[in-house]
Amino acid sequence: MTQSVQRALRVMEVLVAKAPRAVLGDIAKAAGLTPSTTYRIVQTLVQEGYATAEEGGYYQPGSRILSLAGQMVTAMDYSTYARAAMLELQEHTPETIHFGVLSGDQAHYVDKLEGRRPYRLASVVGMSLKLHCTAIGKAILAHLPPGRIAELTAPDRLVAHTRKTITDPERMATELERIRAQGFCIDDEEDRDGVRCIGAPVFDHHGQVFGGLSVSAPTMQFTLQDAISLAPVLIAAAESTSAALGAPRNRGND
Amino acid sequence: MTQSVQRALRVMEVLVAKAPRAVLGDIAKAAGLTPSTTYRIVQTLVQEGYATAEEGGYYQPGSRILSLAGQMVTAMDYSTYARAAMLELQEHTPETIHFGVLSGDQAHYVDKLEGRRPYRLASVVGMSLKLHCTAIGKAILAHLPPGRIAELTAPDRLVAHTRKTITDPERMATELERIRAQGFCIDDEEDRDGVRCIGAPVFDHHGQVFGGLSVSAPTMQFTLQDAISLAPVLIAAAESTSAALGAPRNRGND
DNA sequence: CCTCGTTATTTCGCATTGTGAAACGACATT
DNA sequence: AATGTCGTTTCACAATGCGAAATAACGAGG
Repeated sequence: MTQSVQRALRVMEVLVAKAPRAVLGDIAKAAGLTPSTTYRIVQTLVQEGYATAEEGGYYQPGSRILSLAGQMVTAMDYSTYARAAMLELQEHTPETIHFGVLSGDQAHYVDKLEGRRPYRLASVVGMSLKLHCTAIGKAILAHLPPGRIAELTAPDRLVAHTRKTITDPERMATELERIRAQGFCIDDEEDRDGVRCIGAPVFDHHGQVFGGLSVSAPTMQFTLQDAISLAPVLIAAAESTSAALGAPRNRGND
Repeated sequence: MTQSVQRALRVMEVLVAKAPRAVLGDIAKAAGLTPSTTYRIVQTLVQEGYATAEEGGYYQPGSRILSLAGQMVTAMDYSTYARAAMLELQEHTPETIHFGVLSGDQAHYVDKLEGRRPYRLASVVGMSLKLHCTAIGKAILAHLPPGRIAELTAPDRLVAHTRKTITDPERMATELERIRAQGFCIDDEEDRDGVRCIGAPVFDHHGQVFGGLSVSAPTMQFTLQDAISLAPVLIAAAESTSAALGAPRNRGND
C-alpha cells in the first residue's frame, strides 16, 4: 500500500539477511531499488535506530529491532500459553523442551525449558528454525494450507543440513502425510547431527497452525523409541497449549 | 528523512508498546497521526507481516519482527564476542552469567550461561532490562554521555520495581559516579526481590558503552561480599569482551 | 427496531513528498 | 595523474502519500 514503507521494510530485511556486512550497493540491488532511494531509506533507518552505519561503508541492522522484539516477547508473552503445558511435560522427560511459533516461512523459539541433563543444547530464545528439517518446523509445515506447503517444499527450499535432511519433495509429502496422521513428528538428525527431536503442532483460535512444542536430546541418550514413547504426553501438552490459545476442539476429524 | 518511513516505524513501536491490545484510534493518537494515515500504514505493516489484525479491531505487532530479531541475533552473533569471556568467568563462579547489550533506552540479554545451581533465574535471551535498576543497565547508564544520563535519570524514568530501586535522581547520580570510579556495579534487589547481581560495562570499537556482563543469584546464596569479591574477574571478563569488540585500551584514565 | 454516537474504512483532490537521473566527490587501483 | 567504482547530494518532476470529509460498520440505549 504505502510504497516507501514497503521499500523500507524490504531494506531492513535485506540488512538483516546480509548482516553483518551489507554495503549500500548490495542492499540496493537486493532490494531492487535505486541507490539514491536506498540511501535515503537507510539513512532514515539509521536515524531511527533500525540500522547502524559502520566504518568502511558497512550497514548493519540496528539494535532497535532487537529491542522491539524483546518488548514484544515480554508484552505478548506467547510463552504464558505454553508454560503450564511445558512444565507438565517436564515431569515426563528430563530432556530439553522448546516452544516455537511460526513466523513467515520459518519458526523461532519463544520459550525453552532446559533439560535436567549435564549437557546443554546450543539454542537460544529467538533462534530461527527451518520448517523442513526441525521437529517443530515439520509439525507446523504439515498443517499449513496446501498452497503454502507446495511453495515451501519446492526442491530449492529443501536445503540439506545433514545427510538425513529430507530434500526430495515426494518424500517430504509422504512425511507430512504421516505427520498429519500421527499427530506428531520426528526430526531424526535432519537439522543437526547428533540431535533427535519429537514435535507436535499447536493451533491458534482460528484453528490455524501457530507453532509447536518439541523435546530434543542427543541421539545417544534419546533413541527413536524414547522419542516416540513421548508422543502421547507431548501431544497432550500441545493440545493443552492450543486450548489455551483458544483453538477449536477435535481437529483432525473435521 | 523519509517521512512515511519514520511514521511507519513509529506506528510499529506504538504497536509493540500497546501490545497485545492496540486499537486503531489509540495507535493514531499515540503516534500523532491522523486515522487515515495510520490506517494506511497499519495495513502496509499487516501486509508485510509486521503486524496482524485481530478480530475486534485489535492490531498486534507481527511475528516478522521476532523473525528479524532472531535472524539478527544469529547473524550478528554478538555473543561470540562475549562467549570466551563468559566461559572463563564461569570458572570462577557457579552463578548465572548474562551478557546484555544496549538498545535505545533499555538493554536486553543476548546471551546467558546457566549457573551450576539447582534453581534457575527466570530470564530468557531477548528479555529487556531497565537501565536504572539492573546491574548491566546501571553499568551501561554510568558510561553514557552526560546528556543521555540526564534524560534517562529524570524522576519519571526512575520507576520503582522493588523497595530498593533507586528512584531519586540525586542518589542515582552518586551511584553512577561510584560505578564509574569502581568499574563495576551492584544491583541489590533493585529490579527483583531476592535477586542480587554484579555487573560491568563492555565498550565497542568507538569506545562507547555497548553492553555489560553480569553475574546474578538469589540473595540468600549470594551475599554482597560474594558479589563484590567477583568484581576483579568480572571486570577482567568485561574488558576482554571490550577488547574482542575492538575497544580502545585503558578507558577511565582519559 | 430504530437512532444516535463512536470508530473503522474509503474516497478524493491537492501538493507535499518521495523519486531516480545525473552530477559530484571520495577513494582506490593501475 | 588517469580511470573506475561506489557513496552521497542535487534537482526537477509528478507520482505518491496525505488528511478532510464522506461512508460504512458496529453497539448501546431507548
